Amino acid sequence: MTTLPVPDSELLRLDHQVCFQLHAASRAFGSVYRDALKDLGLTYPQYLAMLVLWEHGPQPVKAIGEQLRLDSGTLSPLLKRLETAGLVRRERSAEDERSVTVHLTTAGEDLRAQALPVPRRMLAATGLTVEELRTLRGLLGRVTEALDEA
Amino acid sequence: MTTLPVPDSELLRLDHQVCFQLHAASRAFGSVYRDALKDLGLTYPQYLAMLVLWEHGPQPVKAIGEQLRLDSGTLSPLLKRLETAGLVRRERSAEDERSVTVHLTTAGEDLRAQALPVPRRMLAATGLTVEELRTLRGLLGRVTEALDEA
DNA sequence: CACCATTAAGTTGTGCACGATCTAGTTGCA
DNA sequence: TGCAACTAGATCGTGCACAACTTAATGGTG
Repeated sequence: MTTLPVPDSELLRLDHQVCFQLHAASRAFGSVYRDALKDLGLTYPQYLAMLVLWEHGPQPVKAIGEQLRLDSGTLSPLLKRLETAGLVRRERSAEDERSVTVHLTTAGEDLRAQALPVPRRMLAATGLTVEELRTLRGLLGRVTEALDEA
Repeated sequence: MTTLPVPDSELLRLDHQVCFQLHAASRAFGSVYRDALKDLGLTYPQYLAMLVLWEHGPQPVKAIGEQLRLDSGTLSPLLKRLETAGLVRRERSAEDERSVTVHLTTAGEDLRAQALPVPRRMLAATGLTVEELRTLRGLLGRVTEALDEA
């Protein structure tokens, strides 16, 4: 396997483009999600939190944060808004008084039905094949892992 | 070419993972950039704006916004902070009084030297080969384009 | 020429992300 | 047992992103 020499200038530009493309793609997703979730009254990060609860049931703030890679500084106000919206209930854990367990309310559980068509809509909006999505997911996972080292 | 049937459940999960991985990767990049740009006193979006100015010289807010896909609601305060930091100067255009041209100050131009090593450092932090970066960039570009349609 | 639609930039309000700090509860161990 | 280290969550401050709106300048058309 031969490695063609890649000039510095191209490396540097390529780097900018990748970081920037990532930034841009993330915001583009946000924009389409905003539209898809408008009727549900959820933002994209709120939707992510609901997904975690729909999939894995009641759990402490800490566990949600680990799955979404978010800290309490972001999650506390977000969950508070979900609670105000009547989708979620927060309870101090009996075993460990430091911990707060987040439960879905009936309204929160019911919202799942409305959310079901969203993923397919988003999938279609990307315009990628399943194979390409797999590749993309793999590369993104590796990048995130590598960046988390630093 | 045969197409293996892909169950709905996998499609939906795959979709979540891609959107979420994108979100996570974007934040991971932000975190590493935060560290790399700390000494320059720039945030990542401010760095992007400076890159545009370093590369293409003085230009109106509108032009910067088109390159970064940002509107005046985001750029106005950002540029104001760059101006407060003494890196940038804003001048009403003489030909069109609606337009504001953004110039680099001497300090802003001088900062470029300090910023030069940043891209290589970021490139290394991704842990990807040049070939993979090209693939990633291509997929992200297509996704963004497709999402912008919707 | 006058008027109105358009455009550039700025402003405001909401929400996310994150570092830093605080409080209260828990655990370890000397 | 008592105290220090740690942990979960909340709070605060800063900055980004974006929708909605405002202001001022421009340009086209009747």
